[in-house]
Amino acid sequence: MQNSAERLEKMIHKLRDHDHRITPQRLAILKVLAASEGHPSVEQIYARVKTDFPTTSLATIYKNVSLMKSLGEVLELGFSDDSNRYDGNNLYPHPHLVCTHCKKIIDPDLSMLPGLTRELVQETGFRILNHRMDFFGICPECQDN
Amino acid sequence: MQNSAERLEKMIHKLRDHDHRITPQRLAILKVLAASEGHPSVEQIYARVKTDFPTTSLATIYKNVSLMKSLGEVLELGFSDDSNRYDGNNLYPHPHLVCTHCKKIIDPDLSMLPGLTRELVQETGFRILNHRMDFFGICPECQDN
DNA sequence: TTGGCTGCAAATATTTTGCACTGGC
DNA sequence: GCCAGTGCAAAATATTTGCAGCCAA
Repeated sequence: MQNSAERLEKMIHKLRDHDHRITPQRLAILKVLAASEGHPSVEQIYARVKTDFPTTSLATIYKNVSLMKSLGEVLELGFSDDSNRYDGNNLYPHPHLVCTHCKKIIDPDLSMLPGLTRELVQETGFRILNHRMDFFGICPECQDN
Repeated sequence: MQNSAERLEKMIHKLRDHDHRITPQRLAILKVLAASEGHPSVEQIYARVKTDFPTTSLATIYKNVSLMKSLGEVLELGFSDDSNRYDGNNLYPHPHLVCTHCKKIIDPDLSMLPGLTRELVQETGFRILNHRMDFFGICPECQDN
């Protein structure tokens, strides 16, 4: 997790390095991705960008998220039940904790995770390159309803 | 992982207990789910059922998989890159260890997993209902190539 | 100036739903 | 015989693509 202005800078540089243009709509999308508050879906990015650029189309969001994904500047969280969610702030695999009621997604700290991976390596001999770890449940707020 | 005939029996009982009928198409779908070889997708179940019942429709597969899901007799794996995959043989969430080279999938034992879940509950106050945990890497055999 | 980008619409893919008919019980 | 289940088609959802006009570089 880093500061969102830094992430934005890095994204812009990456685009320039690959000869992509910085349009106002693209910049607005980048800003949402750089912050990635609540791990936005395409639809949520769309809604936020629309407040500044009302004529923006969903296709533009898809195209830009896709582009950033292909440049390795966005992590696709791989949730299929809903529409997909994205993280442009934390590019490395990390556990997610999803409230199935209010759809909020938290990034928990799990001190035991490195130990778990170590156990897995010792048991199987695999070289682990990547993982996906998501827990689903009800958050404290939604438990009161 | 249990024997597929036992699973089939249990599924049929569950259906009867809930006043659902055992139609030939439904039985054919149950058999595929009870075996769950290769973690079939809806499309794959459809293909297999069609060899015995060529008039079967995709909607019927969806309806039945949905029904068994709601009865807690199939696990939706949530591999979102493709279409969804199902496991009617091992009903409880379990980690997958996928070799990205030879595509083999192992179900590892992780003694630290319950502790990890406990840590998560203590840290966040969530009521955990489910999880999804998949590791991707290279298996020992493929590391020699 | 110009080719990449946007925005609209149409296409595609996946899953769900409506409804008349069929067949398990 | 009753009504849940099936199969067809149409609808809903999510994402991609084609293309004319626009604008960042």
